[in-house]
Amino acid sequence: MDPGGSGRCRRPCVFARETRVLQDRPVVRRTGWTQGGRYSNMIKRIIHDHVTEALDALKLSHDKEFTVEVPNNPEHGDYSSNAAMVLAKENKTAPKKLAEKLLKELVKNKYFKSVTIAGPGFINFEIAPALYQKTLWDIHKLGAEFGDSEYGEGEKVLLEFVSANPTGPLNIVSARAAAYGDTLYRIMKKVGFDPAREFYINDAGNQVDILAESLELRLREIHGENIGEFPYEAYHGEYVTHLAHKLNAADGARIFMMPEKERTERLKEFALNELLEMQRQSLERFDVTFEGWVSEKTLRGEGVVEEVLSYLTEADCTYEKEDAVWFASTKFGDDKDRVLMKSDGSITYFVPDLAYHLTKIQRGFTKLIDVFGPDHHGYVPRLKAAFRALNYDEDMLEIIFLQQVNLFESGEKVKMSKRAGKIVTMDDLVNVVGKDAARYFFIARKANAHLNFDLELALQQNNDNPVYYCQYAHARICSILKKAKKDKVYPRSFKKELTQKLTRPDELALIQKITDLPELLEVIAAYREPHRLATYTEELCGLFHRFYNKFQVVSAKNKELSQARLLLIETVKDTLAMCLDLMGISAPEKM
RNA sequence: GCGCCAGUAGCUCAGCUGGAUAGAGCAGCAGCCUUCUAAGCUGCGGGUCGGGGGUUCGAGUCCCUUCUGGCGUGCCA
Repeated sequence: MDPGGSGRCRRPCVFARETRVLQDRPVVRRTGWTQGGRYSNMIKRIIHDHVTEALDALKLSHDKEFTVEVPNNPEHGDYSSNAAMVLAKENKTAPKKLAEKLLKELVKNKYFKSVTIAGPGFINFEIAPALYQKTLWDIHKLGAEFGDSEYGEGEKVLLEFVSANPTGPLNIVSARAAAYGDTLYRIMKKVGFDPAREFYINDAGNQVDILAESLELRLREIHGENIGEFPYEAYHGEYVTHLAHKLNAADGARIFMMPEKERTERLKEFALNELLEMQRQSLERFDVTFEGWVSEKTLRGEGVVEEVLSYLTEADCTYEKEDAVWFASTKFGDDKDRVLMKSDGSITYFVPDLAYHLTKIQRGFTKLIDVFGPDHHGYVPRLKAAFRALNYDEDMLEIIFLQQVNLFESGEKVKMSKRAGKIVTMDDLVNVVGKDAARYFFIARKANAHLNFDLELALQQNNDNPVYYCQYAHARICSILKKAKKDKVYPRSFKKELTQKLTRPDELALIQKITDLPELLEVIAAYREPHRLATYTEELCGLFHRFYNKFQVVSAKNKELSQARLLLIETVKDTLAMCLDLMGISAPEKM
């Protein structure tokens, strides 16, 4: 093969060749704001709007942006704004003086129980129940659209995750990747990105050859042949023997009469189809599906490998050494140069994978997110280097590393080896703890933290899993609603005036918590941190369980209050169901 | 050696991207079911945020350094 040859243009170009300008794009766009420059948090938005109105009424300028935040210290009110401090300069007024002017306007508002000035010019707001009540009603009206946003501006994002070798059952790290990637996908979609999930099938490398050899040995074993000691390099897992039996049932001894090349192809094809189907089913049981499954083998057949090689050569960053073709990736920030074509003329994993990434760009994706296992971080610099060499914006490529999962049994770390067939599979895990608990367990931890998983704990004390805490809250609410309907307390439709009955701190705290969700979802999408949804869900449930223990909802004596609380808990239930759904976890009506 | 990630309560982990008094769940102790699900709630105990410097009005969060653990550093994928 001649990567620098002139054959490049004989076939149609797979990739666009226009030069891309490297651009400085912010890694994270501003969160918490919708496109119109308004807060996605409804209460913050109202406060922000009122401050703006006050500024206008006082004919004060407000070119610079000011914020509304929830102060950490509750003594500083429910919400706090830095408007006076930010706008002091452009109005040529001292911050405190400006704050005092604003204060006079703001105290007129029925939504604020108190407005005070603190510190260097913070304006602190204590919120009147009326604002919480109005907000609850607005959320109720939004229904399933609550939390929807245009934050992502329809950006096409490709999420690649799992992408395991199709040489065996999926392991625990794949399960973690599946839970992480799928949840991130769901949340990004909710906040206005245009994401797609993709699984890259490494069905063309060395590992597949070894798989075929392993299968052939097991097949010969079935036919009574003495195969001697099973090679160390081969796949030792029991599933290979199962596959051999299945293949034997289909082909019998016929396969041994095929020419060697044909037989190898048959073995490969059979094993890959079976194992890929097995992986697909494991993922489906985990409620994870993919918009795309891209085969390395297919990709190679499309000529993209040669094309990528020629581009790199054209960019003058390849050379030959020791009969191999190298990529001078050190020119672009890598530690060492990388082999593209081995001395035996075959291609390294890197080339088709790079080609695959370029097809993503070709298909119109502007953000390529790869979720990798911990053992791949050395691989990133060469991918980034290739992007730079080919003049693509390397910031389009974003790699997220999931740290490893350590399994513990009886306090001892379980050592796993795919080669040796010692492996706890994704299916094992789902069988033991169930889909919901497993997904929750993986989602609830941030990506780049190691994860210790005690199998016995999961097996014996699975009620300790916080997922039940959340699902239980949902089931409890369903139970109350059922009782309300049975007692004929549940109204045909809720009336807005009912919300005025909600004045207790526990009730208002629930409303406030619900209003946090839309902004949180944007933050999660922006920072790729789905674990924060798990934390949020637990907090929401905690508030509900406390409320539940304190107050009776259904009461024939006070029907209006009952109905107001029914509206509240139904909104909690819908919010909860939404959170659980975003995590791919079921929301049971009873437990 | 170099690079990446992590180190927060006995254990597993959060900590809103620099804010005021560091949180939750398990585990331990003490309470709460004739009322909508006790897989729940309430209270108590538990911490030199690995160590040391620095930046800042302010650091678990940022910078430097050091220790410990994991991973990477193949013409494997």
